Amino acid sequence: MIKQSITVGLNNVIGKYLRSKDISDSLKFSVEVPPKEIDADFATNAAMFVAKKLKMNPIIVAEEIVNTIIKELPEFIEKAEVAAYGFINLRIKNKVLYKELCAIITEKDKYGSLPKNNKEKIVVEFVSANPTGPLHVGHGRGAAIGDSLSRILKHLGYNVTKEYYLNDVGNQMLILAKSTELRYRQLKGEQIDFPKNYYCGDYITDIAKRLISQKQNIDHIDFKYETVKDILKTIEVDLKNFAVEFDNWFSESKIAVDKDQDGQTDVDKACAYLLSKSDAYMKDNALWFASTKFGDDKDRVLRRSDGRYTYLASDVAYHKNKFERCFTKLINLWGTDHHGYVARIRACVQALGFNKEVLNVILYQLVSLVRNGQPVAMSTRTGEFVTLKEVIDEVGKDACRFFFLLRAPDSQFEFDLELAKKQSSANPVFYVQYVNARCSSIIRESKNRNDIISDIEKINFNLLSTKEERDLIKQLSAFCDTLALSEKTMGGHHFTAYLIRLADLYHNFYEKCRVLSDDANLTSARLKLIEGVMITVQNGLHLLGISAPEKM
RNA sequence: GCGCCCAUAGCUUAAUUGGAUAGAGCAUUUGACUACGAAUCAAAAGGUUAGAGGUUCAAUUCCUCUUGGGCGCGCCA
Repeated sequence: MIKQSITVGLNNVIGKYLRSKDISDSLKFSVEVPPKEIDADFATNAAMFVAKKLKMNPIIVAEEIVNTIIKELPEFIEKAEVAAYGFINLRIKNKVLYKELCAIITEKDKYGSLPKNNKEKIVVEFVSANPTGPLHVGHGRGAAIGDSLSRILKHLGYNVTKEYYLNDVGNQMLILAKSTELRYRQLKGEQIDFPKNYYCGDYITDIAKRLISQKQNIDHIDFKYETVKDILKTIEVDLKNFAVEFDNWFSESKIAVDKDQDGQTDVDKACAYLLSKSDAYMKDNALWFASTKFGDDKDRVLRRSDGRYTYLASDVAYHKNKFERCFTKLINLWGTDHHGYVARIRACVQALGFNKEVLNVILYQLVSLVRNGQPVAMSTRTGEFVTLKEVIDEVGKDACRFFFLLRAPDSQFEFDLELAKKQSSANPVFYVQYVNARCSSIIRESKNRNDIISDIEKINFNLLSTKEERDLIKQLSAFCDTLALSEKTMGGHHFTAYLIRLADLYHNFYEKCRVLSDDANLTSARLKLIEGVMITVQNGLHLLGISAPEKM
């Protein structure tokens, strides 16, 4: 919270300064952490912006502002000085840092969280893999990104619903059901020529085996129901083992199959609605969505001339349903192979009467797998793919999630399975978890002493004055900045970088500053710092869905 | 052909959304365990940020072009 407080303070100072020059606008300057070679806690580029506005030399402006800062913000600023190009470097008072550390210790897992904000009701839709087979690693990336983003937004006080959209309608489902049926017949001894475009993974045969052991008469088996049920169970278990749990599984059949008392599905009604406001029209015997009215490059078919709906029609109804459930912000996570779909869904949102900014689509690059340098083909149909479960079993849930969240969603990267296994012992996740383990160990050790002060009011925080200790507390406070950045950029990967940096500073502190010493006052103060570190590491790992073990 | 995304150290990548000398990890080399966990720390080496222009006090970041890669362009899902 320190950076936010300083930004607010500086805004006042700059505003006042500008008014003294007869300028009433506000400026968008930044406050940031300077490069590590520079001995300052924060830096601002405010003078450069002001100089531009006033057509003055930035150095001169900076000098004038510096004087005001020292005068106006005595409770925060220890030192302010002009640096190269007109940067202003700030050193904050230790008291500010100690206060922040106390806030962390007092608020614990609530640190950085904001009160429930009921103005924004957010639905995050992710994974949404078709129930035609187990999840593969690519789905895992979407799962990790979507889940962590949801956790972050929840921490920021939003009302968040995690939703899985289940495409359980359509041609693929028929092929899937038929695949199980053919395996079933094969197992019963029939000679079957299994079609190439059918699902031929082992899991289909497993389902068929189960059905054989349970049922007698083939005429009584609902192959689609049984197959989807089994596959969904598998998906749910895999996700749970990946620390991902959905608030809602939204079935497409609910809007595309289920009918109301007038015999209408939600898809029927959504299309009728678009038609009624002339955002849809008939042409060549088909129903078209006039998506070009909303920025799409061509209109799209909703209902084919043979009367069957397209996938898009379901999606229109689905998004209409989201709005009917009063969501005010929609976040959709799609693989980049769906990017062509963004324009039409954005059009759909607008046709339904909403601002296009309401829809946030996060595209992530699919994980391309390599094994020993050779690309691994990933096709659910041929059964030749690496499942999420396999990867979790190989490298572990924590390492796997950390790995997926290490990079920005739109970065495309190759994942060599052999390499991942080799690196697993040196995976950065252990580096971060080790912080918690080391801290726990010190806390355990400290229990053997009886001269430790536990009352936070009686701690002499002024003893925490080394560079390592200041840097560490500053990084703890940057937890809030990372939250803000994650919200702004809609990404969870900033927290992996944050935690690695925090671990870096902690291990550094550990080398330089012995915690348990003969000096009871210093020991007590440092134990409080350790407590703050543990809370923050645990909070951060929790946002990433990663465990924080006390022993490793 | 049209559109979207990407290109940073040998490899995988970051850069607080336009800031100061472009940061990490892996791999390589060197040093540190008779005090809280060596899954650690300290140090070396590694870069024309694909290339060329442009905008700016300031460009990895924004604009244009070129090259190389990924993906998408159906009355498929």
